[in-house]
Amino acid sequence: MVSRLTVNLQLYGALSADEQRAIEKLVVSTRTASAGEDLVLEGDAPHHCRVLVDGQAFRHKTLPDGRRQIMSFHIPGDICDLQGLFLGMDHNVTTLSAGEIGLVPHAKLAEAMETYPRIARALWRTSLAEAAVFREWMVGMGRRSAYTRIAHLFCEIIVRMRAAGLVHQNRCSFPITQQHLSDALGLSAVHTNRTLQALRGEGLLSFHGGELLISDWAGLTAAGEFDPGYLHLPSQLA
Amino acid sequence: MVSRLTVNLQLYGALSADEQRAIEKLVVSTRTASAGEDLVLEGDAPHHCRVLVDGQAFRHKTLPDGRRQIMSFHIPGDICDLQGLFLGMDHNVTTLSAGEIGLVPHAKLAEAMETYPRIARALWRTSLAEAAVFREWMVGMGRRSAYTRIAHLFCEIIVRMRAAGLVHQNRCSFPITQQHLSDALGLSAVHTNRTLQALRGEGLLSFHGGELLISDWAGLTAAGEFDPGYLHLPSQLA
DNA sequence: CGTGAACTTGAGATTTCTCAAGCGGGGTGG
DNA sequence: CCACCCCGCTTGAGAAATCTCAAGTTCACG
Repeated sequence: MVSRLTVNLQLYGALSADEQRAIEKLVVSTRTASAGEDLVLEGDAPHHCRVLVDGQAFRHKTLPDGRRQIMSFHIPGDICDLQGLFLGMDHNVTTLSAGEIGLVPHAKLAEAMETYPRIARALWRTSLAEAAVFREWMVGMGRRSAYTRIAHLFCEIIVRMRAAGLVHQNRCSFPITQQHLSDALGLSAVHTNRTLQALRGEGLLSFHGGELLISDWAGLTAAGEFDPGYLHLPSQLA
Repeated sequence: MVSRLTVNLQLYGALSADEQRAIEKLVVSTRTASAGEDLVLEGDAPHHCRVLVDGQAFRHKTLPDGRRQIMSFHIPGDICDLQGLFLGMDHNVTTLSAGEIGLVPHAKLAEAMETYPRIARALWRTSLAEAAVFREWMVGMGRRSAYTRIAHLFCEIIVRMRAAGLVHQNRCSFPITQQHLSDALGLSAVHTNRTLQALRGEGLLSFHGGELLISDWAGLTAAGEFDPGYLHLPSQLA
């Protein structure tokens, strides 16, 4: 049985059986986390990485006046603080749902990377792919309307969730509130709400109680000006 | 004599004399580039990395309707397409000024990383630090006012330029137009212009003909809510 | 001296925000 | 089992930030 972490890393290049086994041995322990639990805080300098074995999480910063910006959402199989391997944490990581967190000691990770350079490469690749997503979000926040931005984010979520095998019949569980959505997109909750109604009104999607359902994929990608290239997924998944 | 590239990589951890020598040998050739020249285009899958030996550049994407988002500015010593080592390019890189571009074949880079793991680590670190800057820009575009955002960007530029030894008397050359500034910050050129006037009016800075002069650093960092932690520079430089 | 790019200004339009209040459903204590 | 409560969602309405269009200015350069 292959863990989600291995599957995730293989999105960025095939790994040998040995390498896969090495990855499976990285997680030395797991623990459950409740929804809304802070996994890592700004300023931390952790000694291990956290893998989302199950559940979702997000990364965010808070401004002095309490306004929040969410930088990314994480899904099962993601390492949510790989940055901590080389740099201190400059943002927080919080769970969206209850889930299971795997711990990978930095020492073990370093050892695996040394023994299997392709593991290092796969990890580096994930961090580059992540940076590509950051850039795409910048495009959205800088240059796209609220309507397009929301549609784009839902497209991204569905594609990533599908690549992780978590979409069934154009439906997936994504337990975020409209407030999370707003904080990720740089919008007010009120405006997000109204724009979401427009998207629903167009018959493109529905989004209730943390369940996302895409009813018109072609329409949604058009509304979101969505081109999945920036996700750098294998072509059959994009 | 140590190149800017080496100096830049050493910002993220000291390197031995051997390692420094290896880095110096990476650049197999250099060429001059004119201002506004495209170095890399979206869709490219380059076989070498480009080092800015001299001159500045920026990374950007253009939307179907022609609107542009700038994702980052690069200064001498930066590798501007390190992503190309592992993933295709999903954005363009264009020079801001005439300058000199060093070419580093991916094969040589891979060899150096294999021989000197700390070189690989330093490079990875630069890409993580770069991602941290992306995140900070997201905070700005999502949650900060035009005024704060512009001030913040100028703070960032000065700190990075200072770390590269390119600031003298609170003054540095940064050959961008107000249009570049707008495209980096997600603002219209008109609004950028008026907001810049406010910043000038406060006596915080002046910015003319590609010359940036900070006249009130304390005031500017306050206006920009600037905290340099996210740049992950050695403490004496931040 | 002409030209073009960058910068500046004015004014009205639009998007998005803020404040404020009401609604609804699921969970909990009585 | 029911009432209450809280959180998330929704609505209304006025305010603020920012955008667009359009024209004018400045200055470096040929």
